[in-house]
Amino acid sequence: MKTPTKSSYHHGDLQKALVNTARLMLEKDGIASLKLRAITRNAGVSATAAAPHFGNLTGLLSALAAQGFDELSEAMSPEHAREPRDVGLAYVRFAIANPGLFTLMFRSDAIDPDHPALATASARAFARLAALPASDQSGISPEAAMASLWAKVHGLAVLAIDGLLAPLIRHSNAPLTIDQLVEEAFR
Amino acid sequence: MKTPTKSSYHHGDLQKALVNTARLMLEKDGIASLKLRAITRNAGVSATAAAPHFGNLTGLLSALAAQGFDELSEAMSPEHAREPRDVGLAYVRFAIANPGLFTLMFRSDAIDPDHPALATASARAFARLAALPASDQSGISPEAAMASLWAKVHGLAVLAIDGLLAPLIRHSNAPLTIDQLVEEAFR
DNA sequence: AGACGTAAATTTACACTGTAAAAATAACTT
DNA sequence: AAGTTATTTTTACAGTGTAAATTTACGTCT
Repeated sequence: MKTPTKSSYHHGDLQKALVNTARLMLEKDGIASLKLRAITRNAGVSATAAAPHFGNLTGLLSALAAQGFDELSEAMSPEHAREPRDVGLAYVRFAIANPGLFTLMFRSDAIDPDHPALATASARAFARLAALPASDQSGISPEAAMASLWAKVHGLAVLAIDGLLAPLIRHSNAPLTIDQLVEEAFR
Repeated sequence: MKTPTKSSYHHGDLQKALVNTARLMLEKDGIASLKLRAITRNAGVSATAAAPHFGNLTGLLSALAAQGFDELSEAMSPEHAREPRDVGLAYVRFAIANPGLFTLMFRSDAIDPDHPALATASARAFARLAALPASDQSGISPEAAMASLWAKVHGLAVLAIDGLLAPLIRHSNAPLTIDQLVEEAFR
């Protein structure tokens, strides 16, 4: 048995070390820089050192994406986000604060949605969204209201990351922020 | 000078042939299958035959993305989409009908946003969105109204492509379609 | 304590990838 | 018809992911 608090691998805790270096590379140089050889090189280990832990590159990136969903769930948790509005704000703010990671979390050709840790982590995050009380203004179903909210918030996140919202905000006569756009979705 | 209507290359019209095969591969096997060597192989030419036309793989994919934006503009044009609602429907329907292409159009690490053809094509499509009359229900600025609409429609498109909307629609008691979700955004 | 079994990491090897440079081919122009 | 240019191929090289065999170090057990 290995002590859970302390490291017990040859390297220290290569599992976490690889995910951490991958994350640093991700936010620094973008998703395209996430090559397995580059990650292991930056972590100071051989090219195939990740295989016993993650299988292949997809496994490593899935673990990183799972960590992203965990942090997103945390940011959207009832402690940090009381009102529905706060959940939306947390969603978009997380995306803008971690553009590379957020993008990776939805890049289904780079990760494996069936990866155990990722599947449970994403399910938990989505469940938090589904728990949003449907502000049934019109006579639409709760599912429709929830899908609409999610779509709007997700769209704002994605467009903001791609830099496509900035020109609109800039050319607006009235002062405009992304937070305002999010709040508007919850009215 | 080469005649514009007829082909005048060695191969026929390699430029278009390469984009066409790339598009077929894209919708058949996904973005991950868009390797330069595989594309040229499927087109029946040597591995480096694309270089004189597109420079590198990014150039080829940018040309393909530009074609996508052209078709999207066409689908959203005043002839095909009269009311604002129709523009949103055209947007989402195009995305769902061409999931690979639509995804590529917004994958900024695989294409070059400054690529001439792509830049003009995307600008034209976005201009069509910007021309949407702001249905100023509340006292929000036209830019805010436009950004909100775009975000919601784009979010629906992206989530639908990723298969994340299907479970919601399935578990809805009241019958629910993506079209309905789009229409709801325009009210 | 010392030997064993096992997990972790490295070395080696191979089939791919993108693309630069040089050579060859076909087309157009004059 | 000859020469110039544009298009395509051949060749070459650095880099990628990962499977297989080997080495290394750890934990365990008598």
